[in-house]
Amino acid sequence: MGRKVIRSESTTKAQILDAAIRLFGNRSFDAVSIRDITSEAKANLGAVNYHFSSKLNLIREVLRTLATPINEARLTSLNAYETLLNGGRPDLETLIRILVEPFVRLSKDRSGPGIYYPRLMMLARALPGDLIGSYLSEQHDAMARQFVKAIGRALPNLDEEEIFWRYDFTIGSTLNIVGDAYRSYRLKRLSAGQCDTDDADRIIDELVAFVSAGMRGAAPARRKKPKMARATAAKNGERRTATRVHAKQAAE
Amino acid sequence: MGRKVIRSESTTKAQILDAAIRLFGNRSFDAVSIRDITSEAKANLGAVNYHFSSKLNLIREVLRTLATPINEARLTSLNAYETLLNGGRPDLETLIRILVEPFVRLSKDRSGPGIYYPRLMMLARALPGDLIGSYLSEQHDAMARQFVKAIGRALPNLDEEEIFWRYDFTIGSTLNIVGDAYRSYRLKRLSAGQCDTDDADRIIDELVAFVSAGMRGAAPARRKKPKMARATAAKNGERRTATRVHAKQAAE
DNA sequence: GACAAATTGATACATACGTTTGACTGTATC
DNA sequence: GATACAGTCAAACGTATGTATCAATTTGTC
Repeated sequence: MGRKVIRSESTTKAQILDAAIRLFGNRSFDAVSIRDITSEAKANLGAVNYHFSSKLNLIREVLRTLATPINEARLTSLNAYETLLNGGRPDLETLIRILVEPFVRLSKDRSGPGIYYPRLMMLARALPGDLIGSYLSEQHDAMARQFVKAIGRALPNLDEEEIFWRYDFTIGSTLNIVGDAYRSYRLKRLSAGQCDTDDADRIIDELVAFVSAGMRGAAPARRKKPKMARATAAKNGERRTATRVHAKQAAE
Repeated sequence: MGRKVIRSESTTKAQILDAAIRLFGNRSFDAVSIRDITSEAKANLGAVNYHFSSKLNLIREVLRTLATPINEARLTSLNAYETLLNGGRPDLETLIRILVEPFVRLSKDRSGPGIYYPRLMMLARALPGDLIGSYLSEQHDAMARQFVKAIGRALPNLDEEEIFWRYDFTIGSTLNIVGDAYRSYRLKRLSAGQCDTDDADRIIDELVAFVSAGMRGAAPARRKKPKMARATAAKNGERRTATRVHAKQAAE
């Protein structure tokens, strides 16, 4: 390793990643073959395995490529806001906006690869096995916990568990609305065109209004838990040898 | 067709459907082969194509089998509540509970096939192409519109568009939390065990509190839409010949 | 019990897949 | 200009897939 190798970071690798994002985002992981990708990227069939070692690894790289900037944007904004506050109580609407805006905006920007992120995210969530990888989970969890803490400071009357529930609801709402447009237009159809699901600003405003109000709602009365006997758990003895995306749930 | 054929509705067909629900729910559509299904169902390989004509059709049948009772339960409850009201203004919390409860409860009932529904639903949403089929979309849309109408009666100050947005957020929150548990336990991990995502009653209570409060929130201020020029739309010339689940987006 | 239809069963087919291999090419380093 | 090596390329391997075929068997009807 005499000197740092430049060699333009092997443009083939970048082209493959680009093509993979585009194709995976338009179809799904299983529906896109390595041949599709290398053909779209004008690369050789072997290139994927050479640069990424396997398809599963390519998928992880794709997810990482898209998820990291969003989470970083969220954290950067949150940190900036908190230093600005200088210990004061944060404004809930502002927090929600910071949480929600990067995702929505990136996913509506047709000039970048962000449009593909919602579907990939939904796929990664829907498919079994640890597709995302622990690194991304930890990255997201750290970000999430910081937001939960901040929201807790904005709503001192809610205990932390409550906020965790509502954080999850927030992510669910966001993912659902953002994954809707650009192809399916479920909500637009349902509402007979009333809801313009392409308008990023509108989506953000609606999300902020709904989620903030939801967060401020009174916590539900807690019931006693009857805590019934645990049902016999696992009864799934399924194996998979194929090289499908899902095969690896090993120890779950 | 001289007389009605009984023949116990060909138990093989039912066994295949059962096995398919279980296997698809534990893995995903592409990761489960017809051979996996017929083997699990103790049926012959040809049986799937005989009874369901194709794998894609089997998938649609699976989704229909699980979705229909939930939507019907929702509508039955809603109708019962509305006749009970006899024209009076409905209670928002009650409406949300009616909307949310059947799904949550079914998906937590380990004795039935409902546990598999969330993942299948998420998969069907994440995958491209009209996987669900127009019949199911229409069934769901009719149900949704009736709820939107009812919620509009409970919140006369919100216009319908607003309610449509928030209905979508509600579904997103529900789907996200219900698809979480039974395997991944994302929220339980994130909250360090604070949130018990197996407790159906708790989930329902949290959802009702959050969503009701969100629904009651003030509508966001509407901005002027700059309405910029439409970006050149389609640039996707991708074909698929394989028999993967997704292949058919024909005219999009 | 005979007939026809419905269902099951074993096998074959064609193909698409992820990955591997090994030769080849360009380029940086000395 | 020789050496080393990162990258590219074409071809092949082994396997898993959905579906089709057609004979065997079961079932319902008369």
